[in-house]
Amino acid sequence: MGEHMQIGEVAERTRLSLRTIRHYEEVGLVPPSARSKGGFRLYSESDVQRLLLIRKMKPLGFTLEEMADLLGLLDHLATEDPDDPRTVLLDRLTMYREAADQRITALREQLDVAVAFADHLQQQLDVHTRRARTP
Amino acid sequence: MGEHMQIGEVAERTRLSLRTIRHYEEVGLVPPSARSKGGFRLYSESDVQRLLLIRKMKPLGFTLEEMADLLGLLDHLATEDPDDPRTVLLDRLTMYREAADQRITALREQLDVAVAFADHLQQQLDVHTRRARTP
DNA sequence: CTCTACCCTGACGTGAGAGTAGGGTTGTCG
DNA sequence: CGACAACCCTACTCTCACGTCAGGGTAGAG
Repeated sequence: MGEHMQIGEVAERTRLSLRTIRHYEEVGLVPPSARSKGGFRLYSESDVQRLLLIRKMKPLGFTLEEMADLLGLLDHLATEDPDDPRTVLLDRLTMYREAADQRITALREQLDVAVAFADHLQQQLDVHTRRARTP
Repeated sequence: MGEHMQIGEVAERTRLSLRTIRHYEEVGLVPPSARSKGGFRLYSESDVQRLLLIRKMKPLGFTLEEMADLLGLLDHLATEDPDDPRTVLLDRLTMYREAADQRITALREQLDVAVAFADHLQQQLDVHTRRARTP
């Protein structure tokens, strides 16, 4: 529980850059759960988990603000038991899921286009290297 | 051959924004092949093709500068017949192809991660909607 | 000539960081 | 205790690929 590590170790473990981690604090996405007397950022294990979760979200193309919102949503759902505002939360969560689906479709298209283009490049290479080797 | 269209039509046909097309000129990626007396950009059919090709490259994550370079390379290969500097060109082309492959691998990973995350969201939704409906 | 639809430049804003400068902190060793 | 390396801090400017005004000019039909 007193397992606080400083930014360098967090960077290693999450493979995020120091700058990125600091940036996430700047925008309120992942504030370090403590600071040393001297001002060093100190992160807990769950901070690291949060950062790793964010890394997983990144391909979905959400903004940092949206990720903060979504993380808050998930925390809220996990924590709170009274079922009053739950439907609202679930509606919002549903929106994120739909956005994610759309993004996945877009990613698939991008991948196809990318593969097609790479093939095109390879064809150019084939054509021109053959010409050079078998005149 | 006198088939010059202005920026709006180009935007429609390529589905790029006016701003983007202008930006591509700003950085020297696709300068319009002519201007009207009054200063309107006039694009030819092959300009449009170039823009469409650029759109295909976009998922590969090259910078505009790299795309300009690559396009130049392809033009050069298609046009020039003397085979002196060709090996150099082909080497560079090979580098781009390798970069493309790497990027494709990255895209596939991103896609997997994205799908996994979307599933995670869906699970959250399932869990919490079930609780709400079947107490 | 006027009207509308379209276009222009120029300048500033944005998101998500990268990079740099200049300086402070921690913890270990002698 | 002092010295030292390794690590960290803030604050700032820079990047890329555009978006977003603001203010004004152009093309061509009627």
